[in-house]
Amino acid sequence: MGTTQLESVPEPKYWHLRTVLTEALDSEFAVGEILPNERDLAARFGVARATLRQALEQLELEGRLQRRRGVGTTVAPPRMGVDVGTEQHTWPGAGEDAWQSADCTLAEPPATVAEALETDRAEPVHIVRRTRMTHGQPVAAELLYIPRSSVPELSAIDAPSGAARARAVLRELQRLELEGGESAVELGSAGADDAKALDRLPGAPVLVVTTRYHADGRTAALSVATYRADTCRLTFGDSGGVEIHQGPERRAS
Amino acid sequence: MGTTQLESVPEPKYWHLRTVLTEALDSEFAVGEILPNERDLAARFGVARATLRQALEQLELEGRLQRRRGVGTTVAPPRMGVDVGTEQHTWPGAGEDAWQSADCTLAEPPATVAEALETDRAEPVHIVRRTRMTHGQPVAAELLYIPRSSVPELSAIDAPSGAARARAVLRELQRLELEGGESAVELGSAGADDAKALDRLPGAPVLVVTTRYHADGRTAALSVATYRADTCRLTFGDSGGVEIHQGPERRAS
DNA sequence: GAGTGGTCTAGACCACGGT
DNA sequence: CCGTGGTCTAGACCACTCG
Repeated sequence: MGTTQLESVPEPKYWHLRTVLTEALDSEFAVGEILPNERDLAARFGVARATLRQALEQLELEGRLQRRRGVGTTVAPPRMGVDVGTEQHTWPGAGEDAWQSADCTLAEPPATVAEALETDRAEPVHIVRRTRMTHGQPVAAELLYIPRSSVPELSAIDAPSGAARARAVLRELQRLELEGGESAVELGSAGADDAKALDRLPGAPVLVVTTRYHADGRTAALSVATYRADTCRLTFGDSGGVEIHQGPERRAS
Repeated sequence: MGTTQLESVPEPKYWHLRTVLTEALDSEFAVGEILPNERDLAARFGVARATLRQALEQLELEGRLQRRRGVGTTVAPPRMGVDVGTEQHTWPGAGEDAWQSADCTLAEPPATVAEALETDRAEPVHIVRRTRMTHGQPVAAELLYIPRSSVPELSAIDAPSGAARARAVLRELQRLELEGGESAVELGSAGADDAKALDRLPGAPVLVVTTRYHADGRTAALSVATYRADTCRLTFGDSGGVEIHQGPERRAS
């Protein structure tokens, strides 16, 4: 097919830039390498910085670039596959993939959560906040909503709140032998709290995974986990996921 | 409003705007209602249009708004749950949720696809292009890669290409009684082709679902489906999905 | 043709990371 | 301190939809 001719319907500059940069990334840059700064790049391509930034935003959204204020723009490694489909991933693991419990409070859930939990909306629930680490990097921030009826054995005196309390609640929950239930994935943007936990700026794109856990036919807990969309590929099913959608393109001569 | 005070750590204007607009959407607007145009809104909030647009982009990413050139900005309905986890969704259904086969070609797959299919990369495969419609709207554009060895019975003369050929290939494939395999979800941006099929502009955010199908222990097909991230919530597991993550209620106009 | 959102420019200043 | 990316401005023009 034809290339390099004038277009009856010219594509936007930032889109063309994205294409050019994508090819450059595939062929001329190594993972971790830092790109020239935005002002130089813009000058080199003969566009305003805002236009250049529009192209960079695209590439960051696609997980090809990583930008950090005060540092620079670097070539991102391929997204890591993060298991989300099985129950094994739910509990504190070890080594390269684990949850770190951060906090636990007892409060009224948002209306939408109460509805999914099938509880009175005024009834307080345990809310566990934890972070999922993979290869030393935070990949997800989760809020676990647990009705008090799900963990009746919990001794209230153990720890009033904080990480110790969170671990106590999770220990009780784990005894229920939850069945992983339905889950859903949608695009969202990180709120201030999540952004801090994920080491991103507010508004950063995230994949929100909501999962309902069952035990004894009841809804025992609800998880709302926000995964970094730039660095994560969520995998469901047995394997570590299908290796698609990244890396060098075909060269059309 | 508008008479708030200085902040020790001032949040960006566009982020504050996003918050204000979110609350306004929750309380003062009904689904489908059109907002004032961007120039008016910017003036009303005392910011430049670019800043206002940054806030609108956030809200569109979150599925709260829908913007169409030449028309205006409207309040988006809650995202629709789209089943992606079971095999049932794979075949042409009927009524409100169905695939429309569009085309079929025989060509060399991209290197990454060939790898996942465990075929020689120079070996041509069937490539079926189809679109998933839900409630009359396009929600996904899919490329199905099928090695010729998976559908040996296909009579090459039936239809050389086009929609008829696509249906013939799918019919053969369906006879294999595929087992749904592993799948992965990641954020991407729509290419020119996908954008047209999804009725969006190039670069629109999409959720890319790659699924590997098995039959007789072999990889029989690979699907790369791009779902509109603004309108879709992908659901896995039995139910129609968990109803979370969308704000309060409506109001009559 | 009027009105909408989409693209683009050429500046400015700010917040942060490293020195 | 300097250099980086992040935010913001006030314009301009373009592409699209619709009456």
